[in-house]
Amino acid sequence: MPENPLAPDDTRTEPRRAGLRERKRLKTRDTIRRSALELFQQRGFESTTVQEIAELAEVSESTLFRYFPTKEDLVLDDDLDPLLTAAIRSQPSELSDLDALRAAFRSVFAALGTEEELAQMRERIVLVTGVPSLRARMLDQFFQDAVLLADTLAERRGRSRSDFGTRVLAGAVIGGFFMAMLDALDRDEDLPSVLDEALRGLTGALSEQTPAP
Amino acid sequence: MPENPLAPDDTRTEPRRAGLRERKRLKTRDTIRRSALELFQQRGFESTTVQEIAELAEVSESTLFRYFPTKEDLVLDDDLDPLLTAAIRSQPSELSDLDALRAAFRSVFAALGTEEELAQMRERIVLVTGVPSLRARMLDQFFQDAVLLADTLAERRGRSRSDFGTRVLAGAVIGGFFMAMLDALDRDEDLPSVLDEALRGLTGALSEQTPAP
Amino acid sequence: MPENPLAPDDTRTEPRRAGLRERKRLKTRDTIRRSALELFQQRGFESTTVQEIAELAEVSESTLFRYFPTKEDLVLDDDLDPLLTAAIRSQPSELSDLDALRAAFRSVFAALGTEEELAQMRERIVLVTGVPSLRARMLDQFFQDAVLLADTLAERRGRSRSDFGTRVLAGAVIGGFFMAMLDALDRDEDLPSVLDEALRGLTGALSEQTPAP
Amino acid sequence: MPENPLAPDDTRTEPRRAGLRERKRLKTRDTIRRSALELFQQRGFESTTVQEIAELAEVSESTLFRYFPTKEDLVLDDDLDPLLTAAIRSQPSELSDLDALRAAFRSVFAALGTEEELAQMRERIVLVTGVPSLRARMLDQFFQDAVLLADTLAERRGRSRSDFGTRVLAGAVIGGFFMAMLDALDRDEDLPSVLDEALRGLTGALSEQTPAP
DNA sequence: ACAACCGGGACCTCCCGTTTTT
DNA sequence: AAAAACGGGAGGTCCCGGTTGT
Repeated sequence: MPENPLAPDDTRTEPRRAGLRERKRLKTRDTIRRSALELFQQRGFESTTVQEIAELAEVSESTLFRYFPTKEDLVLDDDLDPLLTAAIRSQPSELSDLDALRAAFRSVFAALGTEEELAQMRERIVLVTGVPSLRARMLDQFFQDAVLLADTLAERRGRSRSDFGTRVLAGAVIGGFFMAMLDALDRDEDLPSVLDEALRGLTGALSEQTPAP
Repeated sequence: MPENPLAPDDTRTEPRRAGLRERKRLKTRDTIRRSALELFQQRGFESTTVQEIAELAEVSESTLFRYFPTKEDLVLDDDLDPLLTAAIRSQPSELSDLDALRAAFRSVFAALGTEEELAQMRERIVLVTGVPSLRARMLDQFFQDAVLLADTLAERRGRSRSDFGTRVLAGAVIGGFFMAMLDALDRDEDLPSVLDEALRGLTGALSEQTPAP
Repeated sequence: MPENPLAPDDTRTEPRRAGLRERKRLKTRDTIRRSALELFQQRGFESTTVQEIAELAEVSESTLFRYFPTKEDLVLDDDLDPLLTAAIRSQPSELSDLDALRAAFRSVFAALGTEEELAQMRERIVLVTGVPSLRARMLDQFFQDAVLLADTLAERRGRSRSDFGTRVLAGAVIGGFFMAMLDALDRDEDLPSVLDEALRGLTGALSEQTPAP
Repeated sequence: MPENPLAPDDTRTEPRRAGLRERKRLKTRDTIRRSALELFQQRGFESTTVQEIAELAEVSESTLFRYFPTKEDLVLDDDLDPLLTAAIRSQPSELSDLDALRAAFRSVFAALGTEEELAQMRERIVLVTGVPSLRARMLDQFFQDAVLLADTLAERRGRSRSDFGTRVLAGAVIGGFFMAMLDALDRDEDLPSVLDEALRGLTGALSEQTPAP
């Protein structure tokens, strides 16, 4: 199966020396998403129509749907996966899985950098946790990612790809992570640090559970 | 807005000794949900219309609408919640949260008893985990339940209702649980024991992560 | 409007000794059509997109569009037409229309020759008759051809080009032919002989209908 | 499977003493189809939008689609099948298949009666023969009907249901019929008589083909 | 009261012609 | 000149709330 360079979400893959075409695509994609989030924030998810989004972004509805096949994807399609797996892989192998994950998350968040990116992400989380259909789809996406996460973790330690324990762990981390997110939005704290606290909290809670045999 | 005696989540409350009217209501409700799940399984969530569900269940759309105000509600099924919280509460307080959860799950499954109930549950799980959109909804439901779970756990130990660490733990358990379920359905083992193995696996995986301080 | 040298029905004309360019064109054209039919078979005509076809055939949409200006054109395949008309023309003029047709069909099938060509044709027929929307298009094509057939028949006998009776006859033959094909594909017989039987069957059935004057 | 009295094309079945509801439905259906045909005639099939049809008929687009699931159905959904099979069955059994068919067609056309119905039918035929997608679908429908026709014919004579010869004959009649229709629209003659001529022509052409052995 | 029916509007898909980039 | 991206616009599906008929 040859790579199809036209697939719209192909941007996940590595950067590829940006031709003009490619740069334009990325820009369009970004403009659309930005417009969407802006309107969602103002009017809410359900009460915003894709038409309005297209208008604000100054593209046709067709184009919008080419980039984001469903309205939900406007919120859900992030490009974090490759960053995260890369970050995991680059952790020193002495770290336990849990610690490696925590370090990886931290480095990814640090790399996100700009205020604006962080704000956007926060906005997205607010949306996702608030809108049932989004929440549902995001969870599903999370758990698909969990398999990826688990595989990356296992590979890092030279374990089998489908290692049961590792998968369960990955699921647990994602699950704890998600609960933390829900909880954290009420308090008005800095998002990355809340998430980091979540993972630390998880580690703590668990070590309490399991006295050495 | 006057009280609506037909409000669908009305069944959450305790059993109330069933009058004939009540039993009929429950039966209709069950028929509808069963029909919905059947169709969802065959065609997927989005591609099933409420009309088709109404037809299969042999009620009018209006009636269906009265029982389940939105299509989403058709997949929600929290009959297990009260049993589980009760089971948690009745665990001896020496047990750690994780162990208490595990014990609680075990007792609930044991109580489910009849072969037929187990088979039906297994059926539903297969169904739900197999269909992406259903899976997503169910996950969502799980995590809503997680808050309840966490509160029950916290309360049991005299901790604050919204205890952060406990919520994270509950989320993690649910998350690990779910991953294990996904993984386990392929193998053809007895459901309760698989789920128990999931929790034990979680405990094990985690203790390995956290070298004694 | 300038002549377009790539016009797709350009292949209707006689073979023209194939230059390399020409052969490549024909091959591309064939690949595209083959891909289209394959997808139509799997998903139906309407539910297959030209994009998917282009992908499977590994050409761009533009290229596809240049070979087949509309999606409909992808199902048309009149390679047989010139052969058939020639065969009709070469029948001795003593033969009745029906017998001439039958003889012509027979000779065309004989000329098709190779096992492989026959198998391929059978394959395509099975395919096309099995999928309703494809079947419909092919039928339509058949009847467009019927006019050509009728004209050739009429011409052979020195009758007027648009002779009513001959057209009706041609239509009837195609119709009977087609029904027989449908019926016959279930049984697993040799295609040419089944088709011949179809025509003979038609003759037989009809002669029974019409008591001698 | 219980009859569903709501199915929109249920009107094929027997009249049922018309409640107000039922009468309204039929009237709406008719208004819609009439509007559609009117616009198709003026502007052509492809260049008329369903929206315009809905507007002219003074119903919402939703309603239109409830009655006619696709645009094509606005032209194709006729209610002739039951009439025709009934007419065939009521022919005296001495008649040959071909003659019985001819008589049946004649009686059905006669029953259609009103000028307006005939004009409408003529309009529909013009459309169907002119628009490729319609032509294709109608042909397919025809040949599906051919099986029905053949069975009715066979049954009338006490022959086996799936009699090969009869099927071929039915296909041939439909085919000849269709060609005649195509041909007849150019000349400006009375439709029923042209069609009758078609069948007579077919009979004639065939008897010429098949000298008594 | 209860089912059938209708309207409005959103989402989404697809085709095909045009423009832009390589 | 080939490929990619875009725009326009129609078709079609569905949900949900309000109205009408039985």
